[in-house]
Amino acid sequence: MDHAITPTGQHDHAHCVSSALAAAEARCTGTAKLTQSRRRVLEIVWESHRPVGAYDILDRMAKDGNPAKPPTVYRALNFLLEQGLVHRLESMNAFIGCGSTSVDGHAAQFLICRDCNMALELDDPTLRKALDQAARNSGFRVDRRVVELSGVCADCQKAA
Amino acid sequence: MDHAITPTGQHDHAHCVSSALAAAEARCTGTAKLTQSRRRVLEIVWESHRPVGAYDILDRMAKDGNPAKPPTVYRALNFLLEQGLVHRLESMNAFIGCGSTSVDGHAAQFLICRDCNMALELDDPTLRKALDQAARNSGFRVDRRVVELSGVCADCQKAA
DNA sequence: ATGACTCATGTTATAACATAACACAAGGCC
DNA sequence: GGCCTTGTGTTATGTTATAACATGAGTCAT
Ligand SMILES: [Zn+2]
Ligand SMILES: [Zn+2]
Ligand SMILES: [Zn+2]
Ligand SMILES: [Zn+2]
Repeated sequence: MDHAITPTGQHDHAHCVSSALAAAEARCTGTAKLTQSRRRVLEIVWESHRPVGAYDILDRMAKDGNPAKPPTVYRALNFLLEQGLVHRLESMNAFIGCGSTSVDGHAAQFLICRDCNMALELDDPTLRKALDQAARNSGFRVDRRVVELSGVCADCQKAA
Repeated sequence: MDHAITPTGQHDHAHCVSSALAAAEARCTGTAKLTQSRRRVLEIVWESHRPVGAYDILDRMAKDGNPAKPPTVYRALNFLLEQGLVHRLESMNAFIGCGSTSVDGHAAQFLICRDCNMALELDDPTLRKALDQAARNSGFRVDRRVVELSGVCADCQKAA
């Protein structure tokens, strides 16, 4: 039994969370430690497949009895970004857990549903090649790719 | 004599500005008027091929004797965005004049140089198709595309 | 075990980016 | 004139993110 392609609707989300946390533990064995507060932020990010704002995380922490200040959350998020455990969605000023299984350097294109607010991470090498080729045609060397497509997901199209 | 492919280095930038302004005049003939303040903001955006922040525009207006408040600038920018005369670069919270000659619905992929800060607008239909196809493979219908590739432009690579 | 060092955290304040809400003015139109 | 739409001015506030400095917890060599 496999994971669904889209993380909307019915799926074993506890599995998403536990595997994400396990991957984080595995990755943070060296000097970069997954501390309490970093783990807490990562858990909150993984509470859904919807991008979550830094101040949403702050609110969440206040509610569950661990109030924090902005720098605490931004530090944790920056750490998680560096480790490749979360992504930042530039078009929303929000963060989402990295759903890629590849160790690093994945492409991270996002499909963002304007109805249900879900964000699906793609890791499409063809797309990445096409982007890099387009840049190369203009002589650009690409370091960082922001690809965020907004629209309506399959589930929401059916619902409408 | 044609326009250079990259708007870096030596080129007739006065031409860029005048054609952009002329295109804006042409587009804003109906109920949507290119008023004084909108035109001023558009001129400031077009002062370079570098993305410019809303508060940079405010500073610029203060310096040249037409001080303004944030809503004034954001209103003008939103108007210009609606008319397709400028684009917003989500990854930088900044704005840039639209360099596309096509009337509307262009793809607007951006190559952003981290060294010289220039942003080059592409309008690559192949890329757009690849993006839409990737989305369609996941059942997504795409309304809006944010494609911003950061790296080093050809000129800056040569300089290094 | 002490001092020096590094890494993480706490805390205060502020910077940077963006909009809500309301008042008013100019122009078209009946 | 009275009405409507569009644009502008102004005040205040909301939202997102970081600077700067102090404190604490662990490691390690002397
Ligand atoms: Zn899940
Ligand atoms: Zn949806
Ligand atoms: Zn130019
Ligand atoms: Zn450059």
